[in-house]
Amino acid sequence: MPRQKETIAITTPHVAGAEDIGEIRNIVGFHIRLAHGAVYRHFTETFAHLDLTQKQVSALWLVADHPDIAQIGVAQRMRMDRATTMAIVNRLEAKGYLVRRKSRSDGRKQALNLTDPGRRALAAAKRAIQQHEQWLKSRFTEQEVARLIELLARIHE
Amino acid sequence: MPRQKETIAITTPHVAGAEDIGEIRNIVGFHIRLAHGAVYRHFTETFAHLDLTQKQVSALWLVADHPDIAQIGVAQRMRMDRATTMAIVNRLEAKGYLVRRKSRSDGRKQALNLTDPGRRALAAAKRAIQQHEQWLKSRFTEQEVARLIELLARIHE
DNA sequence: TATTGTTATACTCTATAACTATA
DNA sequence: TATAGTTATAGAGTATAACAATA
Repeated sequence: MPRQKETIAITTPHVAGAEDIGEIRNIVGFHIRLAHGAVYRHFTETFAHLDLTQKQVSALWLVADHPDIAQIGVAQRMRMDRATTMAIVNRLEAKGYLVRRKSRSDGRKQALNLTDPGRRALAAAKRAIQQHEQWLKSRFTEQEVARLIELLARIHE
Repeated sequence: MPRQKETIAITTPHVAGAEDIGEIRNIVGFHIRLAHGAVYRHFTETFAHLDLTQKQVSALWLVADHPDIAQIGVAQRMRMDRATTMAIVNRLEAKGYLVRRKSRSDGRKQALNLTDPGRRALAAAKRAIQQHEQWLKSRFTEQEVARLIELLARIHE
């Protein structure tokens, strides 16, 4: 795990091993990981016939909703860094689903836009997502769905 | 202005619902991915001083709670396949945190157990998780935490 | 035959660092 | 100086396929 940068002092105010934080089932993060994994797997199955990943669909969708968006704009909305965004946009460009061109207003930026194949791919993806969301939402009432989204948004916003 | 985000008419599999599924912000899966990403990043920061990932900590914890557990047992509890589990157990074994030995009851299985360094690493990890969970829970009441866990569990169970 | 572990392989995501061009 | 894009590099997770040993 190549990371760095953390300034939290690890001087624990209590004796090491003196307490137990309980079972792993009570850890919120554990459930988020499991839920994400379940969603990821079902998404992958639903999208087996299409050649798109979750991230690629999200990026495609964002470009469709925001013509001429820059990569940095996609990155911010998807909470990714520039390099990760680059890799995803590269794959979408290689598939012929979007095009880059220099922004006229800011020479540093690339304006992203969908191609016609990209629009068709997104339309197909949205139909698959509809199925996928139905599988996901089938275990909740509408109120519960709204509640879940609201709670999750508090984590990532 | 080349396009709008709503005018894509496609042959939909059903009759009445031939409409756009709306904005990406209304997709539950999108919020789960974003929330998971935020949790993942904070976890990674909190664990920068330790040499452990989310998955590695979960596996370590499960082995601690279930001595002599087989890899397939870890796989099932973490919803992973055998090959993925193998990779994670390999990394933990390489760190010297757990040992494999043949199961006496079933020769096909490997019995997994923590080493003393593994137990110390898990104790340190649990302290870090306590910090991490506090960051995560800080935006919720206790009731909301319980509600969130209950909703998430319905997805992965 | 089925299960468990194992190895090999490949792709995606994530992140950091360093570089270029532009603001 | 700061921002946006780019390239290179690396580690981790995910998945499939094939194989050996065991049940």
